[in-house]
Amino acid sequence: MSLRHKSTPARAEHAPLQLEHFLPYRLSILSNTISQTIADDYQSRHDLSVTEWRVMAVLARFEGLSAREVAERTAMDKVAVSRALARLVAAGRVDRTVHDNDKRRSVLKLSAAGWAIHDDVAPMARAREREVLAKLDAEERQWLERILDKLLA
Amino acid sequence: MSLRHKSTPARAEHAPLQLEHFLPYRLSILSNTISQTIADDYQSRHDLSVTEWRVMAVLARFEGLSAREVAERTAMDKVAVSRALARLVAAGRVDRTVHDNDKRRSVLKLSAAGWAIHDDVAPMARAREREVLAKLDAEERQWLERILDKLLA
DNA sequence: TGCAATTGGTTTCATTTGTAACTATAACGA
DNA sequence: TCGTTATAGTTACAAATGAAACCAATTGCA
Repeated sequence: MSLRHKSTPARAEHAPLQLEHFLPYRLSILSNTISQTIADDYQSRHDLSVTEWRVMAVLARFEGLSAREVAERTAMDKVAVSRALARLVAAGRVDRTVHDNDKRRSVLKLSAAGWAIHDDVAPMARAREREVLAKLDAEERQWLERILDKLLA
Repeated sequence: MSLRHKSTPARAEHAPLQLEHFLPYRLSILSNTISQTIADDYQSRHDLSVTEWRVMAVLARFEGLSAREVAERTAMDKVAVSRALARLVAAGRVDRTVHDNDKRRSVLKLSAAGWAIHDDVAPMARAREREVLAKLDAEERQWLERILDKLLA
């Protein structure tokens, strides 16, 4: 039997995972790194959380959504959306009215202040995305698109 | 000027992000979905959090690491590692001793109980990874590896 | 109608997480 | 050798998150 040293690579009989080659782990690191880099840009400038920004981003694209529809499109749960909206409305960044034909539903739109923030943050976010993609050549970028399409389908 | 309807796709002058084509967003969805699927497997069976599992996984590969080294290898911060270790040690899944030459450092190893859990969870995690990769053909898998290598470099 | 079931959304409470401060040991330099 | 600085790890407190209970409006249907 061999001597055991500090941080011995563990024994074959246990078949430990190699995190550095394990897809879920690598994706998690990559995703967190990128999201955090973008968040760093706007959190200090606008006192905006990631969930709030996501809500604003979908309201920028689809005006008049209800909270539930925002939740669908952001893949966030409705409690998180409700809380983000409470802060956004309180900060005057989102206007909330009641739906004409269904008083349970809210009708959500960015306010002028909300649009101003959006128009500041969206280009920064896009620039960060470009920075990431700049590490790849055109062929790799195409494959990445295709692969993500398949994995997310 | 055109009529405005419910959830109008917002105006060109604001150039809103299209989340469904925005890389950081798509990566986040993919990563969370995969990690959660794996976590569902072991959380109920072993009452194990994601952070605890990550700590166990690196200790399976590198026996005798210190808490700081675990933090490095898991890309978690030291507080998260400290808390995960507190639970793992309390549950008898990790053995913690003090380093001979530096009394600040801990020396961490999976216990027999820890190895038993590892040997149950690791194959499940690998199986889930295979399920994900099964959505891709061999060529796509090679590109994905290459792309992740570049983006994580 | 009228009443049960559903839906949109909020609140409450427990747990998790992040940040900063803290303790203890070790390393470094005058 | 003493005092300063750095490092390993934990603790304390605040903020974020998740699950379940909850309220109000709507729908479905006997």
